[in-house]
Amino acid sequence: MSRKQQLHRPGPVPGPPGDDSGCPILHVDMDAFFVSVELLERPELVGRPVIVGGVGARGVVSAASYEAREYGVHSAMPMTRARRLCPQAVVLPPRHERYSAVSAAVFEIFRSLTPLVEPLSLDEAFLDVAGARRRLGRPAEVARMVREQVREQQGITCSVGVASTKFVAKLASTRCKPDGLLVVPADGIEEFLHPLPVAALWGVGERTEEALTRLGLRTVGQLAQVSLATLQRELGNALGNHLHELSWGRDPRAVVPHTPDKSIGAEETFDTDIDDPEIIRRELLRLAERVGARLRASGNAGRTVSVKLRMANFKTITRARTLREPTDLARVIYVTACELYEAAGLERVRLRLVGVRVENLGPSDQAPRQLAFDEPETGWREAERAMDQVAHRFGSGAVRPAALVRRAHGGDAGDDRDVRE
DNA sequence: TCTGGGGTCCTTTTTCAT
DNA sequence: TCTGATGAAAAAGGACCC
Repeated sequence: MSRKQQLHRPGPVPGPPGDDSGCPILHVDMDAFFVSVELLERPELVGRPVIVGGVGARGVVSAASYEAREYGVHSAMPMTRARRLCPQAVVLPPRHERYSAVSAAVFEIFRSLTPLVEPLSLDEAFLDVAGARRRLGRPAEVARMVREQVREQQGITCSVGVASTKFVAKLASTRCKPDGLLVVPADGIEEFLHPLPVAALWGVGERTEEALTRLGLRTVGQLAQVSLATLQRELGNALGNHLHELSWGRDPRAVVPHTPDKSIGAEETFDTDIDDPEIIRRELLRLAERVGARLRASGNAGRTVSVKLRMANFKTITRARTLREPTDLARVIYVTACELYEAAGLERVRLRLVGVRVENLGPSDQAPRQLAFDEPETGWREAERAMDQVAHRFGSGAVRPAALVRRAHGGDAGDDRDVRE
């Protein structure tokens, strides 16, 4: 799934599984996850180049089968380029609900083996199996069970890295893809790590790799020999320290099952650039509705509303405002977003993307709610809760603000029922 | 060649209170 | 009241991850 897997994929690493004592951390990574799920329902496509990704004018690749990767296709690549590289590929639009369902089932398997499961995404997780020793066996044995159960119960393959730290476990799963299992013994970390390219390190993307190349550093081993002070001077304190630690295999982070959300947002790229402020505002309303509904569904409210505006030339600005009290109301988010958009002075500028995000989240039942004397806010909270109920019973889209309903002469029949406002 | 959408974290700059 | 220092919080931008 990740771009990085393209960087160094040597195929399955043969040989003995290695000594797993002191290696309680598993990193499990589904192989070409979205594609694998699609193939469950379309077995006739097995063995062919398949790409899951946006089919719109500006789509990108979300996942590519290993057959498609042979042609150089990888995730995050613009779809236009992917099609040029591999014209015979079958391209499927993403169906996130399907992937979420399979993901949930896979995570059930994980949690049946250990309560210490930390999701990284739909298709990846860390498992701490130190406590499962007596019940299930050694880490490598648990890893074997994970792979077997995922294959038998869900019909897809995954790769598992086993190591003493999260970071090394993750690298290990990447190195044994697809359908592999790799143990990196605690005393074999440096031997494993140091020959790898610096881009293999977590936190080294395109920019940092360039910076490291300028310093003449191409492998993790070379980076490890550079003093901490030098790295910090060149890369900044946090990143310098982070890479220095990783290059020696040091990564003290524990596996934590639940980390609270810090922000919730939604954004959309237009098929063609838009400079009509009316259309922009309508889009801000749609995004605010989505964010508000997700906030309420998750029981969160946030104090800071931000908008993101990407211009035709890809230059992107963000503008944020912190409110007096947290909100989970689309109405408040929308009004704030519009004010930020107008204050940015970008009306009449061609935009390719707009986004809305709410940050500084906390549980909404602990959010102070000022019952102001003057504010006629009364009604919006109840109205939006009512919308949540309807959406829950009849599906999202059953109710929506009038501004989002297409006018009868241009719209689909049946699109304009149950309108609020 | 033309770059999605969901996020997190870090750094730098700006603003505001003391 | 003005000025400056200082420090925290907020805002903005950007790199990175899947």
